[in-house]
Amino acid sequence: MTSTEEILAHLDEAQRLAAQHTNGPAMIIAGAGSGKTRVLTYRLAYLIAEKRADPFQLLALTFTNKAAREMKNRIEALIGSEGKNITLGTFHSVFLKILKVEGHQIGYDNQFTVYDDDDSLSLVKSILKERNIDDKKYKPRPVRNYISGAKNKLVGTEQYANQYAIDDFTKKVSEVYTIYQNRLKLANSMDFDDLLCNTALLFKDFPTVLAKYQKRYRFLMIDEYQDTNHVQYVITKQLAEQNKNICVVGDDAQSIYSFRGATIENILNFEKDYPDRQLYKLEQNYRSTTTIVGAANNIIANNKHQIPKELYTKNEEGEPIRVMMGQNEQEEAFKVIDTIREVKVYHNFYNKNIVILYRTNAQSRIFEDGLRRASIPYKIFGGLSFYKRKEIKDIVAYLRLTTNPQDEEALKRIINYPTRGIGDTTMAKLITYAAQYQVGLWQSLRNAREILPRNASSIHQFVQLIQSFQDYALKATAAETVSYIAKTTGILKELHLDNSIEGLSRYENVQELINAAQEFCDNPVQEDKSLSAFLSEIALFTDQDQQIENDDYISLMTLHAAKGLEFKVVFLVGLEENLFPSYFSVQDRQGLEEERRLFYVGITRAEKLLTISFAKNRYRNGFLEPAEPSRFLSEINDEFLRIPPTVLEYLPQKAGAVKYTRSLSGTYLKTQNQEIQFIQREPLPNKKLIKIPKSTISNTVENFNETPLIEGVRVEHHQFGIGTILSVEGKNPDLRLQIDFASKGKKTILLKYATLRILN
DNA sequence: CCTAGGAGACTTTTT
DNA sequence: GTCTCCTAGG
Repeated sequence: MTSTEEILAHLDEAQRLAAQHTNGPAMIIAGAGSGKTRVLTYRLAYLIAEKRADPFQLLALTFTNKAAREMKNRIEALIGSEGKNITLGTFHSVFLKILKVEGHQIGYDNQFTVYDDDDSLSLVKSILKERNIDDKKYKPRPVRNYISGAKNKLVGTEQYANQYAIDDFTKKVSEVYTIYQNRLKLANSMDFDDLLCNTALLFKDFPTVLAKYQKRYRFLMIDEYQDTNHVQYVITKQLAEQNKNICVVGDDAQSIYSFRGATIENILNFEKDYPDRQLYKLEQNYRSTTTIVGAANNIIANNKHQIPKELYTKNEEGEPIRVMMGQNEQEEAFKVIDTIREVKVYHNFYNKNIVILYRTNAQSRIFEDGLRRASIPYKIFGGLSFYKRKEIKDIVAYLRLTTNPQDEEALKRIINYPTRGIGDTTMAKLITYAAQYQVGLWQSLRNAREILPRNASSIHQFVQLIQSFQDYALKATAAETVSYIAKTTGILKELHLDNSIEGLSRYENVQELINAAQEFCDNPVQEDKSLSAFLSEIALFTDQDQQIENDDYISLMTLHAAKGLEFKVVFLVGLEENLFPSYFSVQDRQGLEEERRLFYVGITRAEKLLTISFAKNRYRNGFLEPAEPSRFLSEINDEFLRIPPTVLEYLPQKAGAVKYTRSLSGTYLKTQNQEIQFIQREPLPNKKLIKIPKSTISNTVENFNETPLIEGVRVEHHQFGIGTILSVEGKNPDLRLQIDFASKGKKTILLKYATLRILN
């Protein structure tokens, strides 16, 4: 056990004051890179070391699993195994556990399952279909988002019908919302929003339950408070009511989740709820250079809606922020990758020190292709997560149905997988029956003999199969059950027989799921090793949970995914109007301010080097469109920027920035004292030796700057093979090439959709 | 019941 | 261009 002095020795003055706060409400405004997580963990350690609290009385809520895991590791490193007794997790996971215990109070069987996003969307779709609602006019996604928005504001179905159903759209939403909630209840399931709403309702309607948790959790700590939504606010207020020991930590400048219902008002209004709250500000940045911190301050100063503070640092000045421009997105990517090589040579950075950040996931592909061509290892964060893969969802659906046969989305997913002759027609009859007699789908399966005398045997077999799984699960651990189900259903075998690369990877994924269950069961902390407990554990896993491994690769991720991370070298790409700031956000001040905070988050990820890039033209929805440099560029003071002359022509207002030029063999840099440095460029690998997998080529014309597309040039097309250009017609967006392919003959190809490699 | 092929959407961010 | 959903035909 670490002593109090040792704990506090690692903190600066402002951090120490915050960490030593014990009783009463407190708000810690922690600027980017100011050691927020450190203060949080040290405060928890301090409370324990000073015997102010028993670890069991501490509840720390985070926004992501990753943040929770990190805090858990740090606290255990600090105070040892006692740290395990702190309740530390995401809002969703902590309240899921509480609902598993208390759910019966509000009418849920404790074997309830959790609908993920796909399930909830699929449920909305089936409701629209059943009610004959035109899904062109009332698209499932917006309808679902409206429902989710209502839930996040704790607006129930009745209140929604009375107060919010004011036009055609909201009236339909109201209709679907009511059915949606009924169906969730009937399926003994909760969606993500319910995990929070039902907790709030539980606490509101059952004061004794609330009192129990108020008594248990005497100290409350909430991370990323700026990202909490209304329900989360209500729950924390309920829990803190008795002891008022609520400590929230956040940075209003980094609030980037309002689209999901997060409201910055929670942080701005904290003092209204707790007038005697202590305010601590952490303003010293330990992460970035003076240049980067300065630019970040420039940016955020343009926002009106914020708590006054000024980030400062005692770090070195560092290099100016580099601004780069590409003629189009391909060239932008090319230049970024070129600069990556240069940076690695000149500054001795590893790949793992480098991140490419973009606004939308769609922007990742072009960098992915470029990095692959350049043979630089990379990893994309935020793609299809493990638990969203088809083969995993299939197995998980069996697991869910086994613990909760009422789970209709799980049932629909696998009733005919593997194929057992129960098709759409059969299902339609079963659904009609279920609706007619107000029973669940599972009950109608059990009554199959009276509904479909001819088809009953296959349905009966399915029911028996699931029942056999239930019997098995009663006596076995989660790991054994997962393995048993994967084998008995034949899914494992089917994937094993598939010899394609994808088949192999699917097989491995299922094996990985079995491993995950084994790990879950082997964890000594885990007392409940049942299938149901395992399902609760994995229900809230997301792609954000990918561990950053020790391998040396470049990271690619969205700006949102980058929150809380730091990298020595950051590339912020696609700085164009209508892309960043996003087209959807520039309409109103609030939206724009959130985009600006996103930019602020991006800038403050960088420790040493920051590069910002944009393209003059970009493909949008299949069309090449001219792009305008982002307004955010002009919000950074010139003194922090270094811009090449060619780019300056496009940014005349940035004439005060440092200029730099490039030559073919390297880059000339003007340093602060006006010396010229020459940086030798790393020799480029021979591109022709790099094999590009067919499926991964996108519409890229390699070397397009060096070799013009003219008659006689030899090119390679990913489908048609090698050919020679016969003629070129039309102008850029609609440039047409007539090509004579060796194997397929003459073809006319639209360049913007083509995938060509110039062969020379 | 399954598959190939066409139509249409797609691009803001996710616990 | 790519992905997903839907349809028609096997």
